[in-house]
Amino acid sequence: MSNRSQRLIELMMTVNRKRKFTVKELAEEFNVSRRTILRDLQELSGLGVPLYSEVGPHGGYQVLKERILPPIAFTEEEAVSIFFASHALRHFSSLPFETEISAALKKFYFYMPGDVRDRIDQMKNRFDFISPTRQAKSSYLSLLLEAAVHQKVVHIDYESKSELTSRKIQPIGIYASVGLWYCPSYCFTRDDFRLFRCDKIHSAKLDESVKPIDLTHIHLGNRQAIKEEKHKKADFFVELSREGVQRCESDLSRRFIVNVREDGTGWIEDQIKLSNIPFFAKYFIGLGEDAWVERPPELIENMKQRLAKLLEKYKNNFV
Amino acid sequence: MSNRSQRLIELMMTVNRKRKFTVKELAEEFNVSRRTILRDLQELSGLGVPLYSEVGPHGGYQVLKERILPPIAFTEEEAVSIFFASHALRHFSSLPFETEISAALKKFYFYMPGDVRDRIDQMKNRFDFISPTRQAKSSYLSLLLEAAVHQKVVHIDYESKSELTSRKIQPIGIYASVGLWYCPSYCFTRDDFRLFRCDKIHSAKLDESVKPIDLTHIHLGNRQAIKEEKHKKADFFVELSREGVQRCESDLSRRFIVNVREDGTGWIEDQIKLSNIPFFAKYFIGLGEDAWVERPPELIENMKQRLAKLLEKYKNNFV
DNA sequence: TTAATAGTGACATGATTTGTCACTATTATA
DNA sequence: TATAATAGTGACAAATCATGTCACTATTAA
Repeated sequence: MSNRSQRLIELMMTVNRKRKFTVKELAEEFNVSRRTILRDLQELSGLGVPLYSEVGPHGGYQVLKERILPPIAFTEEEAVSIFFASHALRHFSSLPFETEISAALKKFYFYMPGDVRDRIDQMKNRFDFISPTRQAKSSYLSLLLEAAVHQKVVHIDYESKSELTSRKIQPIGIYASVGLWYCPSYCFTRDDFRLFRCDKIHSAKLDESVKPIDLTHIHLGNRQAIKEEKHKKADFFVELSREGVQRCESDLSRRFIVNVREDGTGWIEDQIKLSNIPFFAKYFIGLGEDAWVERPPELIENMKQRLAKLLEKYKNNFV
Repeated sequence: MSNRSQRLIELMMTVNRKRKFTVKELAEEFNVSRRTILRDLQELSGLGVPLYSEVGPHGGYQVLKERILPPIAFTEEEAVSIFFASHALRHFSSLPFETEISAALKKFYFYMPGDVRDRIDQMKNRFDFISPTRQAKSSYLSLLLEAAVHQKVVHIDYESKSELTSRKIQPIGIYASVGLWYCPSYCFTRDDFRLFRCDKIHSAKLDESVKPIDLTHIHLGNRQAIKEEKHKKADFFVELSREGVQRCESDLSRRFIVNVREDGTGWIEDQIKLSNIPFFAKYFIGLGEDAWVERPPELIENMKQRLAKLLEKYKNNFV
């Protein structure tokens, strides 16, 4: 390959990687003159790379969104395979990426010689993924996926048991199973993980007002384990004032034995499911200073978060 | 784009299309000298196009299998989409094309800038197609698909109701549904269309000895319609000798009324399902000259085919 | 033997790419 | 307001690359 084509391809990869750069910088990196880089960038621009430049100090070039990759040569078999894999997905209704995939497939098709096109047309009718008849339109898949990837909170209207509720959720991911799309998420309304059916989501938009929680380490691959984790039990100990003992005896006597001392104070020592932490956190916060949770640390952490959140809210309201 | 790169790409498409060509031919087509084309072909070869040449009259160039397409530039979004669509299919066990897809995805990944790779790595765990747990290894998918596309007969060992039978089938196509692969085919053992589960196929190889039937117009999209077609009824009329009447009265009295004339000969006039044609064809062939089928034409056609086949077989055995 | 084919090397010519230089224009900031 | 950092242009010479021509060699089918 000629010196120039080679350089253009490398240049393309470099600008895609840097996103922001100056002509001088590239000239040094590629050991050519500024003039040459300028000419090359003009060429790339002509090839469709979305370049934008600003003069002045701190100016320079930028690649806008919609970058394009350097041209890639696929073998016939690779192209056919990709074509098929993607084509076979067409029955999965409302796939995200739908338009991009179809644009890409058109490119492949365009560069294929006639006989390969024929082969593909033949195979189209002989290879398929049948998805179940139970199939509902799921909008917002892209939005949910985007929110999952970038850790954002989404405000949705959700139809459950035929009533419409409004919730704020932070998606973990989306997946398709027997014809339906699901979105496991953290639900801020229930303060816990919940599984949503995407076709029951009647509206969705990003909600910047709620602060997202850190779900970077939770994804489709490990959320089951984490869920099971939550059914694990943890050692639980709470110290109670006299008032606390009375409240707990009336509210929690069906769950725990409340131990009482001679002076009327007391304690509870038992195990709780991790999944019940949100409930206990709210409850013991409600008891205020009449309860002092000593373990498990997960419960203490949860309470601290709630308290901080509450505090923040009051600050904003009363200042 | 320079004159040369342009020509190289067009040359690539041209050789892929022609498969076989001479240098002189291309030189004329592209209006350049033989020498230039020779140089260009060397370049293409260097780029990975699998060229092969032979000298002498009737010699020339050929492109071997594993052709490569001219390089295609995808946008970032297209690449990511394709990547995902294909990636999400990984749970569909024993997909045909598996190796090719993974090779292609590696190419995409290679040309992606780092931040897009990160994005993909993030999304990998947040987007999926879950396939049902019921999932069995299906080998031979590629072979069956190949047979379907090229109208070939396959000899399989098939496990049905826990017994192993040996069959010759001509696949119509393959499809995946709730975790299993199916292969609707024409079965030469049953002389009818049957649906096979690919995971129950214990061995499969192309069988050149059986002459394939013409299934070019039957594919996944219309085979149901054709099957329903077969449940349609057709007017049926058979003329019977005295011997024929007796045989039919003992064999078919539960299905039809056998009309008898004074001289002992008779006839049956009724309707039959098209799907029963193979059965009746065999039966009336067994009656030899004691039966004369007058309609439906589908039955007559089927009998003619069987007779021709039988005849052919005897010819080969006794000559 | 002949004609058709691929392939090579050398060289002149023409085309393209590159570098240099001298400019203009814009803008942030000291 | 001056200065420095940036993009961008035009002209031209020098360097590199692409092409055609020609004279070859080598192989093979008919």
